[in-house]
Amino acid sequence: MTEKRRATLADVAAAAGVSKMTASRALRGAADVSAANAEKVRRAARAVGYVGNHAASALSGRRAPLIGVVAPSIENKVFGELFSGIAGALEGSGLQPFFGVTDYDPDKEARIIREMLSWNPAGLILTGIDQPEETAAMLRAAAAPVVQVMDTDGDPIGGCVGFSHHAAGAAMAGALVAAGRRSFGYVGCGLERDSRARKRLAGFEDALARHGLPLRARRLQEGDSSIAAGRALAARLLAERPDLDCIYFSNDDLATGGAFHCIAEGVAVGEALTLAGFNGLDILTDLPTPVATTITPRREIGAAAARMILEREKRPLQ
Amino acid sequence: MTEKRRATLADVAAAAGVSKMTASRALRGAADVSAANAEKVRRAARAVGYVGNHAASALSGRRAPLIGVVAPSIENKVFGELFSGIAGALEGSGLQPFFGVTDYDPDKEARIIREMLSWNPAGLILTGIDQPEETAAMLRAAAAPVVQVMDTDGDPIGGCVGFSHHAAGAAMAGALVAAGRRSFGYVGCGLERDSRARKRLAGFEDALARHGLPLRARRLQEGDSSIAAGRALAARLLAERPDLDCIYFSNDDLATGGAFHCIAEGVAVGEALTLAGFNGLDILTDLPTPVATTITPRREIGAAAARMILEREKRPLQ
DNA sequence: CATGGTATCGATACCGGTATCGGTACCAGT
DNA sequence: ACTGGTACCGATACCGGTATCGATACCATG
Repeated sequence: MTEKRRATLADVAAAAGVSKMTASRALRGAADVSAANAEKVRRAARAVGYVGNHAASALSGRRAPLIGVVAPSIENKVFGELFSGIAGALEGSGLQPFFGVTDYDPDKEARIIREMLSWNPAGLILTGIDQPEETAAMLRAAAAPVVQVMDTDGDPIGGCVGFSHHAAGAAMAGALVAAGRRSFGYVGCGLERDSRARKRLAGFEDALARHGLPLRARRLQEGDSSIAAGRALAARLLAERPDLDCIYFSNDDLATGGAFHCIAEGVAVGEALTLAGFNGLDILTDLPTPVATTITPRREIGAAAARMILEREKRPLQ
Repeated sequence: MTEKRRATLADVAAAAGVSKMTASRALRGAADVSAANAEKVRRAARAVGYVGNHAASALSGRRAPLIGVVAPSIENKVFGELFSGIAGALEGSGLQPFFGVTDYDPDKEARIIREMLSWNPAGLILTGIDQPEETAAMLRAAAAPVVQVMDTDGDPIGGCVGFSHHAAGAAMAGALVAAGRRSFGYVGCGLERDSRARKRLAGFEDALARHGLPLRARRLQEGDSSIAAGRALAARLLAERPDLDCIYFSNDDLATGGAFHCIAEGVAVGEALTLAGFNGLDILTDLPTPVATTITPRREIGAAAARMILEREKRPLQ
């Protein structure tokens, strides 16, 4: 095991016959390097298989070429698409997004944010706007620009890209009432942890109230949303309240489960019963049963958030 | 904007009245620090709001507390669950997983791996075993331990956790034949990029051949798998070959699309026609129609891979 | 009392880059 | 010939930690 040492910038510089500084400048494409030397350095770097050391440049340059992305779950397609949007916008910028998962746990979120900050990232993108005050304070004290995404119902710390979940819930209620629905039920999972789902429900109920309509029944469950949970909860809700003509689910996963229940039981969806979810997942389009939903532009939100950070990055770093 | 400088270890040490080294040792929980001093340092760290600087410790300590995870997609639940398994096993170890997405592009994969290596990570977990030789060489030269996951049909670079896709395809074919199916079709997406799907198909065809059965028809499409694609391809395949009594899909997303097609068209699945996918996604369990699948233990694979790296980490470092 | 061992601590030298600033060379203008 | 400006380059000093090794204090032993 002759454990070769990795080539460093000094090796590249030596091979190219210039100083470390010139090599550093050449590889970063900075000005103040003659074309001839730049070429020599690039050739030397390739020859010795130079890889670079981000730890060193982050330490020296005070800023790591990283953007931290914090989301509650990685198994939810919504956040995968958010991340894709971010990664796409960052492509070619030299900035690398990295993902942290909180499982909807505020303490874990705080730990992850602290962990991310200790890399001196170029920026942080957080899901949601309801971080506890202690976390918010840590973020305000941080040098990195912060962008909160997916929710605008609150006071942002720095940048903010998203939409109002309260308004989304209200809009769905309005649309369903306009479509003639009158007897509403609700199915939700993990509301105790998911403040955005709570906001949608609040908006939904507020809008119903404005029409003088109550939410007749609800079935809640702790833990993650899933198709299985949606199917089971919808089954119980309908068994209990066969008079419902509409169920609002806290998201499309649950709504899909509801649709599966109706297909299996032969309930005519769209006529006697309307199902509504949230997110606009692809799966709904191809479901053999119609399900209403609110399409959320998560890819675009991610891209916009990434661009906000890039914008700050470009500025002369005062 | 009085831009407070972040507290450093020196500040903590000064506040605690000890040297930087003692502070460093105390915060890392190393031995060789008296209980009294350790407590003083911890108190001081909290008092000044010390956060730590991973860039510095990675540079100094030669190893960043990171494990890079490379997967082809972040929107696919399979890889989300793989990542969750890794993150779970790493919990409390001080090592942080970070995710890189290749979009099934070998060049992008190479770029991402290079990017990750330039952080001096404690380890790398790669999806698949078929990296091009140049990438493999880079990995063999790297100091970080490498674990390849999800596929064992090939020569691993370092550790390897997974299963044989060829065998999985063959096993599914065997089971379907045993269940009385005789007239097989296939639906797949993105095979040109997805070597594991190709291996499953090869295994499937090999096993059919051993039973003297052909694959009667196939419908392939470039690009990502999706429910929509599965539904459309299944529809076309069945229109073309109504005699099929079984369709093997390259994964469960496509198979779900196939199931939706059958539900919408009133095709009796399980009797005249059997559908089979791959992965064992939750959605199949709740589908109102039976779909065969191969359950892959992605969470466990991720956890095992993470443990392999932790194992190496624990060893007195050379 | 000399000796050895253990526990605890700190000075120093890095790790591998980058910011800064002061040269040097060369050319144009006067 | 002298001055000023521009283009390019490199020596040096860090960034904020950690490895290493020697120093110190203190106790038990012979």
